[in-house]
Amino acid sequence: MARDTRERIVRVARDLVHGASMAQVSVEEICAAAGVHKGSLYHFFPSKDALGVAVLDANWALMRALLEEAFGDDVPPLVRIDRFVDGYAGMLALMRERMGATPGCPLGNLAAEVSSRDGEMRTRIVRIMDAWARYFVEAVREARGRGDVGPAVDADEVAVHILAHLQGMATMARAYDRPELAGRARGGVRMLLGLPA
Amino acid sequence: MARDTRERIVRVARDLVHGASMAQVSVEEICAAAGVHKGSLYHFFPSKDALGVAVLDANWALMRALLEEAFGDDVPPLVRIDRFVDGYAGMLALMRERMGATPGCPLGNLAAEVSSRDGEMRTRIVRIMDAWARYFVEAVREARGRGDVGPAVDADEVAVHILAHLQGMATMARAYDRPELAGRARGGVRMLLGLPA
DNA sequence: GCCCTTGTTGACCGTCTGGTCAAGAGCGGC
DNA sequence: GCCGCTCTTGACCAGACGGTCAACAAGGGC
Repeated sequence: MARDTRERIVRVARDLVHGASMAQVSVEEICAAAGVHKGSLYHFFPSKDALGVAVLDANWALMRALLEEAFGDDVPPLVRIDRFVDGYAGMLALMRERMGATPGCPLGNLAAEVSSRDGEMRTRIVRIMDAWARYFVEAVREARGRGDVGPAVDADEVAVHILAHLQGMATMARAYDRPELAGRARGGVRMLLGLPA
Repeated sequence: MARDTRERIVRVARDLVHGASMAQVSVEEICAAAGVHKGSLYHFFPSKDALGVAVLDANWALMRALLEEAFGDDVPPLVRIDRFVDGYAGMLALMRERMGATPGCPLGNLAAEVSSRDGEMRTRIVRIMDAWARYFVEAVREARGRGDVGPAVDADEVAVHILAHLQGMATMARAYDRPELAGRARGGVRMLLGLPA
């Protein structure tokens, strides 16, 4: 029951936080949902912030799983990007059904909420964003090498734009409570790559 | 001293909230910064949420001022959009100097924070986003009429993409604490319009 | 069978929070 | 000079919150 408890806490916390925010979800709420007492949570985590870091890591693990799934096979680079956008939008739609509201980007939400306070969280988020962008950088570079995108495309620059675009669309999806908005990011990403919609 | 107090409270609250979030800023903090006692604040606002609505409106007023300034004159539509992006990025940079940290989009932040809870705030945010997008829709339509952008450009669709892009870049700027990222949105917006960077 | 480590319990605490309220200023109209 | 309205004061409250703690399982190693 040891590691199982810890993982259950993080998983439950991740879901609750993704549906709302770190501040809106209380420690007791998380404990109740995980079927655990508060002291038990504090046995594994020294503070709520530390749990927040674990939640962030869990979100990154989830995102990385989506990325690996989309970028794994040997399909053309632009198809990989499209597949990821679809997976990303699919995740939002799934969460919407599970929780009754469109949640927004799990990483972007935390970034927006927490990056005003300093601390470990912020530097960690920056590193995560960098790692996330790297997937796009490599795909775009490869696409340029194949002539799928114009030779003037700056992979590093475009990667940041794609990332921002995804997060922005997720924020809009959350505000409008319309998860399909995230799916429309596909067209935006193509435009950012200099391709016709 | 009547209306002056109310306005001072809202202005101070807007600044503090823009620098952090609604949840992170306490009512007492706002009162102290405004030089006002709590009872006085609650004389004007029935609840913190109501103050939050006023803050949202103040943010929209600020954004609308930026929009009017950029979209006012008789310059070509694409120049108007560029000017707005510059003004938007300039605002972030200015706030960064005033508060020591890059704040993110004042509207997008609130949207991300509050839209999980329902209530008046959410519907109001949606209306604001719509009104904001309308500026872009009209400019893009005009640009298409003049042949500045391709005839296949869907103004409504592109407007949403532009909006999302701005918010996403602002979120990234906040996370990285690098306000100049918002300025780079200019290139992204051009790409979204199907133009060379 | 004992011990020691890891995990669990549930009562407890201080603090901060949003919010209230009765009493009092200040001030314009009459 | 009095009234009545708007605004201000500052003490106050109940509840929620993050966090603590001493005591108590559980179970594997020796």
